[in-house]
Amino acid sequence: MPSLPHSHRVMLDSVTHSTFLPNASFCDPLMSWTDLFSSEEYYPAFEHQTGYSFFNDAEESKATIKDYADSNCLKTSGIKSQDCHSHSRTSLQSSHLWEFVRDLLLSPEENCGILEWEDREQGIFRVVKSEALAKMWGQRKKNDRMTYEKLSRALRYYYKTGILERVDRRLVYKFGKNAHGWQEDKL
DNA sequence: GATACCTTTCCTGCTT
DNA sequence: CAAGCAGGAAAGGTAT
Repeated sequence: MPSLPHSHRVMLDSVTHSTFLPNASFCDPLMSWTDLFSSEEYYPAFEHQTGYSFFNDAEESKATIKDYADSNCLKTSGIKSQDCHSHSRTSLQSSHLWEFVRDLLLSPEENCGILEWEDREQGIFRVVKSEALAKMWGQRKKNDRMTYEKLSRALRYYYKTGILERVDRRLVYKFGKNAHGWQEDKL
């Protein structure tokens, strides 16, 4: 499986964050959402190794209309990224969970209503579609066992480091003093 | 190999 | 009742 060297991702991260503008159009020829999806299709053995599958019978029967809507949304994002009107690069390259979340918030085209700003100035946001967020993060990490339950545990660890601050409302988080690159006037 | 960092996985208990 | 939240503990992965 192709993977970018860590050093490259970090480097591009720092560059794109400082040049991140609403009208900026990034066209990443190396990777796109469609690549992510096709790579999933090209490596079905991965599911069999782990004994888990997104599309086994049990999952299929439990799948809801919302799930299909979400999956359609993700695929649509792939098409949009081909039009070079998206911020897919930042979304795809952020290596840490909080950066992934931040970049998704900053990319309305790919966000698909998964995340939503509650208070843009204060950095407060809400996870609207927790299951879809987990699925997306799982794709990033090539881990089809990711759940919001586990993702949220990782988010809770950020309270300790000041990347996030606690907001006692369900599915609501806030960027802390040690999180950068999310403020509107500092992009 | 050793170590540090960032999760991932699992769990028990509590809250909405 | 289902879905979230809180953290502890331990394991996994990757980078240095």
